[in-house]
Amino acid sequence: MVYKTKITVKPLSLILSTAMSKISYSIKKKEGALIKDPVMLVKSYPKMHVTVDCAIFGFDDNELKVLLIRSDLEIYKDLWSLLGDNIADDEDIDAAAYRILKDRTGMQDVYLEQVKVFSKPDRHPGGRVITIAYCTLLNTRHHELMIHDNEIHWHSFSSIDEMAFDHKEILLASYQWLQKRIQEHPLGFNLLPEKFSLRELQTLYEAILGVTLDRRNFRKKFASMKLLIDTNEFEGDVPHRPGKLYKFNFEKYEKQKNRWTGIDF
Amino acid sequence: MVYKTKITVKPLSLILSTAMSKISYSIKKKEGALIKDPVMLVKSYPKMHVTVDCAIFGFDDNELKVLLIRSDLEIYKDLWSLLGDNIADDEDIDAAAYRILKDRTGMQDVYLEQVKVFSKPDRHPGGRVITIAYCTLLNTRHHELMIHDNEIHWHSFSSIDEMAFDHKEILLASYQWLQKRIQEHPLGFNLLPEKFSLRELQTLYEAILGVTLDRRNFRKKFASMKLLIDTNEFEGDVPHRPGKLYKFNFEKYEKQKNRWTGIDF
DNA sequence: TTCGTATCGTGTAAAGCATACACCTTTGTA
DNA sequence: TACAAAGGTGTATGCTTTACACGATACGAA
Repeated sequence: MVYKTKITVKPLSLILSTAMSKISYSIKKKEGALIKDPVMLVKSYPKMHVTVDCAIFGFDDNELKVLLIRSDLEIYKDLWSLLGDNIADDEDIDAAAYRILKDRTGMQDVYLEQVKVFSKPDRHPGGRVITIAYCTLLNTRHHELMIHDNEIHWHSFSSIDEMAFDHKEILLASYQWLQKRIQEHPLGFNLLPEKFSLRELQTLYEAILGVTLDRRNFRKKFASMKLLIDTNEFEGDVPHRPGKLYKFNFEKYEKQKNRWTGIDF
Repeated sequence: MVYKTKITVKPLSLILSTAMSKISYSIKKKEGALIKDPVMLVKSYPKMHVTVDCAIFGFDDNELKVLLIRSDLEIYKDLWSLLGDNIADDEDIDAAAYRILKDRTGMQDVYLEQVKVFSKPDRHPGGRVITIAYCTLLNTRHHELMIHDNEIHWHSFSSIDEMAFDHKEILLASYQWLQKRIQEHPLGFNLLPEKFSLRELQTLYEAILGVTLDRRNFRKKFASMKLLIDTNEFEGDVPHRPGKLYKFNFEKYEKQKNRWTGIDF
């Protein structure tokens, strides 16, 4: 079938730059003079609050899921939010995202990538806070949720309605990012158990891309990639003929990913 | 020829999350209690310096160019850096990027998109500063450089060696981002004059993608898109047979970009 | 004026890839 | 034992991509 991700690109838009004068380099006095003390320079810069928010996707029960917690702000009472936190003074932002994941799910070796910065001045009711959105994919079975005081839960992605802050917008951007990335790289395997049937794999792609795919062509495509290892084991617990279980050949993919050109459904 | 962008994806890597305890929400006292004052909560968060850096690409003389200024820090004497600035307290970050562009090049209606956040704690010698990288594309002929006290210059991309801060890394990330985006969307037209020959267009794609393309197939591909308007004018000032000049049909593209599936070289 | 050089402009055949499509097999359950 | 549910497989068709060459046009130099 004809299908490709449709990514909306920012138009060549007339975003009005707020009328304001230059605010930086005020420490610099003379034309052409070099600044000797970078620390003084940086101290003259304004500071702002920065957080990380993670859209944590899982796949279970043939559905795309997202891990959310209840907001602990009274004005967002009964609304859900992404998992987020501040960034420590000497912490790389990727490291902050990994830390959040580890604290909340116990998982360490996880797919994680930056999506986008969200910076509307009024996005947080407590003042100006910019946030860096991350997308992560994990197998819902392979971790233990760390239940803190906020209820942490897997939510069916399609059932999510209103959210706290601008987190609905962040979640949608992360989902579009995921739709695109899963066709560029074989990320889906991060959402599945180590051994999976081809039906599970296809259901995953169908759920994320929102399409239905022809079973024979889907199998042909993955067969031609030669990145699946046949385990010679079979599914159990299914009320029908069990399918074969496969593993993804991560090592082989790592070796040849320079030549990788994407999966095109 | 067989060619597709090769994007390096972040490996499922073992980035060690810095061992540290949770730092936020320290204002929250009781289990399950809701926070009434978001302003107090946000005030308890740490703050950091945030800047924007723009990788401004142009195309001239059959070459990809980048707009750079001399660093005004003594420790980076004689090194070049991207155009950047702080973000004002109530300024959206996209708006800050547009402002920088307008201040330095006088251009307002320009292609601009976020690339990535760079956040290594030691990336700035003056202290912890995170920066949000933007990529912009503009026609080198259509703007007036605002010469401030730093020399601002177009540099041939391929000739750039060392740069101030981590700007080389940012520039490379922006270039890879550009290589990928130019195959997903017809961005190249932002780098060309309004009217251009097919050879100029092909040279642009070849320069950005770093490949050579078959001329007949290239023309066939663009002809089949039906997004070029034949102006019935011809190049002048060329020491050979002049080619026809075309315009890009932006309106038609806007209408059908939902169905756009990319250009594949 | 002529020749050399650089680019313009064009078409086709072959290979490869994506698509559409159906039947028998295997397992579990009633 | 028969039914329900999914497993597993191949082929023909059309579309897309690729590889490839030659005459025409304009300019500049001799």
